[in-house]
Amino acid sequence: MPTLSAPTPTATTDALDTTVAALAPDFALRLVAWQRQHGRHALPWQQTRDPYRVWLSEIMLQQTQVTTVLGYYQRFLARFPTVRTLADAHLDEVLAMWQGLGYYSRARNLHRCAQAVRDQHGGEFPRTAAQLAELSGIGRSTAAAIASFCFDERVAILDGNVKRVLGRLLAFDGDLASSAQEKRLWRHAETLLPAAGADMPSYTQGLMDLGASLCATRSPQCLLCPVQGLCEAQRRGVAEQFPIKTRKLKRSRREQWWLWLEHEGRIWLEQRPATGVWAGLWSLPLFDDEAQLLAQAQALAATAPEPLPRVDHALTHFDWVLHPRRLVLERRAEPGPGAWVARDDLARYALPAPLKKLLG
DNA sequence: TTCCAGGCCC
DNA sequence: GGGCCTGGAA
Repeated sequence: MPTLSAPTPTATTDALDTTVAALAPDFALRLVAWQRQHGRHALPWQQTRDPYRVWLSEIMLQQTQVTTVLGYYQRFLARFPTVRTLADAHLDEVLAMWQGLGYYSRARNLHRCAQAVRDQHGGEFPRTAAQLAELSGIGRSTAAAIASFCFDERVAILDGNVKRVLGRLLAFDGDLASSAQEKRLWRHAETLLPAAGADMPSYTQGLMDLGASLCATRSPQCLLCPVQGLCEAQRRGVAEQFPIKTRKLKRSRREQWWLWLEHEGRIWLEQRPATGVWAGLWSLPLFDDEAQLLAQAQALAATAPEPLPRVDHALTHFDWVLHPRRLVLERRAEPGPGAWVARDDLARYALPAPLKKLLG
C-alpha cells in the first residue's frame, strides 16, 4: 500500500462538488424559465399527471423517438385506457400492439409492471421514485421522471440526453463508460435540482427538451442556449467533445436463411424463444445455411424455393444478413411447432419490423 | 451503406 | 459489462 501523502478523493465528494453547488440555483432558474417559454408542452402525455399515462409514455420513449411513439401511445391508450385493462390483457396482445417499436423486453416488463400495480398496489402506482424503481422495467431514471412529473418529487433523471447536457455544463471529464464516473454524475445531477418541488416538472422536462433540441449530439446550438455562460464546455468552445464515452462497439456479422412458407394464402410462423433476439415474437423459420433450408424445403415440396432479395438488419452487436426463400406449398404440412396465419390475421401477431416489411 | 443513439435487465 | 431493436443521420 502506498502511503497517503495527500487527501484521497472519497466516494462521496470530488473537486467538482463545490462548483456544482454554486451553479445550481442559477442553472435551475434558467432552465425552468426556458422550458416554460420554449419547451414542449403539447405532447399528449404532457396533458396529464396520471402516472399510468406518464409511465406508458416514458417506457415507450426509452430508446425511441417522439414521432415514432405518438401513434403507438394513442393506440395503446385506446385499447388499454387504465393500468387494470393492461394488466388483465394477454401478453400476446400487448406484444402485438408493441410490434415495430423494438426492444420487446419493454413490452414484457410493461405487462409485468401493470400486473404488479394491480396485485400489489391496489391498482394505483406508488407515489415515490424509490417505490416506482422496484417495478419491472422502471429503472432509476424513469422512476425519477414519473415521480417528478406526477408528484413534484425532487429527484434526478439521468438518461442519455441529460448525460450530454450535464456532461457539457460541467465539462465533466470522467469517462461515462465507467460506472464509478456515472455515479459521480448522478450525484451532481442531484445537486443541481431546483429547491422547490413545484418546479420539478418544468425542470425535468427542460433537461429533456434541451437535450433533444439545442444541446444535440452534433452541432449544438450554444448561442441559443439558456445556460450559455454557465456551461463550462460552451465557454471553452468544446461542447461537442462532451460527454466522454470510450466504450466502443464490437460488431460482428451474422448471415442466415429465412424460409417463407405459404399455403392457400396462409404464412407459416414460428414463435421465437422467450429470450434473445426477437424474444417471444413470431418469425419465419431460420436456418444457419442454405443447405439446411433446402433440406427442409425438399421435405415439404417438390419445387425449389424462390430466392428473394436479401434483407439487412442491424442490431447493437451484429449486422444481420437475412436471405428469404419463398416456397408455395401444394399440400398443407406442419413443419413443426408454429401456426399457419392468414394475411388478414398477421396484425394479431407480434412480428419483428423487417419481417413485417418483407410480408407487407 | 454504415454508424450511432438509447435505459433497463441479467 | 453485454444484450436488446429500430430509425434517422452521416
